[in-house]
Amino acid sequence: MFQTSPLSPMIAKLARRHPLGSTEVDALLALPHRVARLERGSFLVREGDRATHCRVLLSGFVYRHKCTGEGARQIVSIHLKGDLVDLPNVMLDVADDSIQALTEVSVAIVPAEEILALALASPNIAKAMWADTMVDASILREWLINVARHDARQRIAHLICELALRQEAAGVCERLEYYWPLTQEQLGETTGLTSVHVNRTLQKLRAEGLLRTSARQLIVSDWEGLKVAGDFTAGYLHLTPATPSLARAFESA
Amino acid sequence: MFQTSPLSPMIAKLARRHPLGSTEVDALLALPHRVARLERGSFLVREGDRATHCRVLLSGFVYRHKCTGEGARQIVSIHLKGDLVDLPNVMLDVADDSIQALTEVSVAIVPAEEILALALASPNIAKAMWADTMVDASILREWLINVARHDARQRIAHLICELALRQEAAGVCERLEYYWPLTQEQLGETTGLTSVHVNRTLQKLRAEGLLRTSARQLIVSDWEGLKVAGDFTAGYLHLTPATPSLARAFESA
DNA sequence: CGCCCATTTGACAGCTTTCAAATCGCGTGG
DNA sequence: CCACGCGATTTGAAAGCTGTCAAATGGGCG
Repeated sequence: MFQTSPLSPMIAKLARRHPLGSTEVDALLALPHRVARLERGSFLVREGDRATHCRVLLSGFVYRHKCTGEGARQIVSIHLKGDLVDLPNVMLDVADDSIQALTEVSVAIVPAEEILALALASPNIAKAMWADTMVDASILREWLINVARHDARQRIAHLICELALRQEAAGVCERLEYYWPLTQEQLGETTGLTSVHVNRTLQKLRAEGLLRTSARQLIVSDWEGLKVAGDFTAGYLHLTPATPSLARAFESA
Repeated sequence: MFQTSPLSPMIAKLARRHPLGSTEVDALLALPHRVARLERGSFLVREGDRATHCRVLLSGFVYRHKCTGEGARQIVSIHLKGDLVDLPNVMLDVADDSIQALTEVSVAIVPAEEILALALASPNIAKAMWADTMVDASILREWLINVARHDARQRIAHLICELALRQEAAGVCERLEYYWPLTQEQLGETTGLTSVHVNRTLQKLRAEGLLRTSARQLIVSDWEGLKVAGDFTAGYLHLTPATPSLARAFESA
């Protein structure tokens, strides 16, 4: 039953942040929601929208972005399976930035009041969700450093390492061979570079034998080398082994 | 009584995020804490520390920072009066980055369990604190854009506008003339620039008549001009008029 | 087969960094 | 009251990474 709800990826993710009891898992499973499918490029949220709903990402990728006054676009986060995409908006009532589908996605849409009431009523759920938003903040700080202090090669290698581990943790794929959701243009919008420069830098990384790309698939040929190239250390992701706490969730369920 | 506790700045700040009732204000006032004074440069937290305490900033400035593998330092946030400086660390058990005093500061030190228990037990306090951490995340996203998409002049002007409004909101000073806590070196570490380039850029801003500096004091000569120069829009700060919700807090107290 | 979007390439300009070295400001001690 | 010392600010010249602007090439889908 836990396995079959569309919300299970979210519950699994939360349980990894803080152990949840059976009543809490049941309460999460009981959240009213409807599932929707959106095609690549669709807006889930536009900057300034009031947060009336919270979307749980069930499959695919979405990204948050914001534009400067001159129209330059910056991607500020990438979300994958299980993420409570607009929880931050719910906490602030309005959206600071737009959220758009990077690939075809399916989402569960939950009314904001429902998720907010549940989050505030149960200390364990609050802790799990809150911690989850704090991990997102930690990732954001790392992105800031990446953009501010790394050169193009480091920035790109760093992001590739991060997405490898996050996709692995979300149970979407293997670490060394995974679906790469970004065009080179979008990779530039994420790392603060031009698509032209992204292209040249990717060529270098390929020439160095660190990775290969085919279609939207990315293959890491040399994980250790890529980590070094990206000055990457995984601590900021606060990854927790999937099994133990999940087991706990099942135990108590 | 509300006014006289060292924790009042924090309570005022939280009440601006979400209305608090008298029992909640009392619970916050009852938090066990001791006040400490730290001199400029002291470490409040070091990367990797376990979060056993949460510090409430009572006066002065602190900043979070992290270093790359090559030793380049990046400041990822600046905190001022009333901020629950290491709430994010408490939520994740360990600190991702170091926190250091930018000026002489005084802080109230609260045991982590105490503040966590209170935050999770009271829905209104949870909402207020959670929203507050989400505003910090919003600021972080704006900093990312600032560093990734703005040139040196825009980055610096943007930060100056932000600190003006945040200090005004914290009730520390006037918007157009305020204490500037950063050296040019640190301003560079915040905006992803070299101190040399920061210096040259500040000279340009001064020559344009947008601002003046004397000692650690910053005077904005042309607020509108500075906003334009910094491509600055205040929305992301989620500032709320101080009076209404504070009044509410007093009413119910 | 053709269209459209994404990737690739080239040459050149420009913002920022680098590396010193000089100057300034200010608190301290004589 | 003035000299000293140290950190912060300022200045110069040269190198480098990244951006800009087109234009060509490639690949997938109808």
